[in-house]
Amino acid sequence: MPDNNNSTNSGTRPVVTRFAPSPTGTLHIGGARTALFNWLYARHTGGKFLLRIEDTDRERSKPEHVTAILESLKWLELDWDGEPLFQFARADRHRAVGQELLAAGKAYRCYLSAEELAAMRAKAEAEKRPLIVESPWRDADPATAPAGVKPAIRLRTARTGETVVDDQVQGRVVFPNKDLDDMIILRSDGAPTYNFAVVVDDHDMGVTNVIRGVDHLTNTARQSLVYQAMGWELPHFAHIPLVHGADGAKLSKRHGAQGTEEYRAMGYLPAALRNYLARLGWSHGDDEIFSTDKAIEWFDIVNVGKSPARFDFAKLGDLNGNYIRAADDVELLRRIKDYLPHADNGSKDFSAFATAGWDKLAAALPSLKERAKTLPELVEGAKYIIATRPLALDEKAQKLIDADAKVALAELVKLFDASPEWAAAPLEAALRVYAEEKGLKLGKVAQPLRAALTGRAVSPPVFDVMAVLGKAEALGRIRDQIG
RNA sequence: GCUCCCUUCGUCUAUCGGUUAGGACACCAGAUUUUCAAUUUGGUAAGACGGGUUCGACUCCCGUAGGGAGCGCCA
Repeated sequence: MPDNNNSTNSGTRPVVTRFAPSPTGTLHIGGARTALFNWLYARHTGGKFLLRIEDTDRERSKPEHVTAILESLKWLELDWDGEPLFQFARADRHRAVGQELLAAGKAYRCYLSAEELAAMRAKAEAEKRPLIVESPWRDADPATAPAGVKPAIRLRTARTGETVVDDQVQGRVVFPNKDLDDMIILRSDGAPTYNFAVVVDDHDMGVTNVIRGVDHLTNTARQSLVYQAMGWELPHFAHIPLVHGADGAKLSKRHGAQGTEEYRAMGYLPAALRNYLARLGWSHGDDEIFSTDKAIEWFDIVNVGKSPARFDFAKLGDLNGNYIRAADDVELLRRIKDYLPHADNGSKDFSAFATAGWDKLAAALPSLKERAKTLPELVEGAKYIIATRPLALDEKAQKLIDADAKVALAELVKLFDASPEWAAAPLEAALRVYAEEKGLKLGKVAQPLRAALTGRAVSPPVFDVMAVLGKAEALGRIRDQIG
């Protein structure tokens, strides 16, 4: 039986998970899900969720990416424990462990040149087989080492037998040792390699549960060998399936949004995105919409599946709509203000709403949020607030205001003006009376009114619109159309 | 090419040998309605294929097909 029941960490150590992004780009949405799973598991078990920045690639690692990744995690409200650890800063420790392995005879100096390796790689490729480096230096006399050549340090691992990865998601995965060559742990310039640094760091950080994408599964086999060589206790491994695009291929640029910050700019709520991401590869019965507290309560590795999931914007949109509708108005307004600066042309809208008065937008929210799946849709629906007189009517709105409509609007202005109270209910009552007297269907009068008030044929309920706009502005807009 | 992994409605998933195979999104139709939504009622829709094992297989095993991941002195 695969070690699948061990999800709550049988040992006495409290759970420590970590998310270890490489700052060579922003936070990938798949990475966000990995972070979420680690976070959920840590919070579920009452353990710790640590952050490690894997910046050992000095060429591609950029401080602005570190900032962006942290910013995205904060936006997603995935709080980590303690300070983020920067891997590059620990190079001395990595070298020390490498030297320890060397001294113990568990690693050796390999003088294979880049050219020799390239030749081996080319040969392997030509023969259509994977590259397995059999270093001649594994058992060579150190005295024969070429002078002036800086060696790389390779781990001396068994050539026979097998290495088993007991994975909480993937089950028991067996790798024949003959397929695992002696991995380099320290480069010729002394810099640690990824697979080595990760193990040293995970061990030193006390990580008990490594939850990462399946693309790391073969790395885990190699990393296990480092744990073995050092005599360190292995963490529990859980390799979660990857997130694919709508076409089933790995999420890439052609699928559109990859970066978490793009989802922010598209107007998704962090809580909705978290809910959506949680359901990709993990489930709790038939539960679809649940609070983060519930996710924490329910989350467990045993309920993570093995097959990859396709990203579905329609479902994310539906979920987001649910969160918008359920959102508290004050909170929602805060979200809109937070979102606007991240959107295209958002700054312009931001100042326009500020000029019109945020209270107007706040007042419009109840009628607006019923009809928006995303923040930009909501903002679009609120555009009538920041429209300036005389309104520019779109084509459909223009058609609605014909000769008959103008007559009706003129009469309505008088009625509305006479309304004892400027609120949705009395205004609606006034219009209903008018329509009945004239024998007109409600839509016949309401639509031209909508066109005059918002410049469009589609909007929130007209009486809500009038209430939000206020008497002077609303009547002014109607008068503008009477001509 | 080699190694490993995956395969239930279009999509995300439930099922852990015995169900009319359930839910959600999407889609279609009806109701509601001042527009659009929302809401609500109902509907279409799935165990890749072929062999076993078993009284019984979506569930277990093998094979085939399709898909994915990995194969660096990158992470």
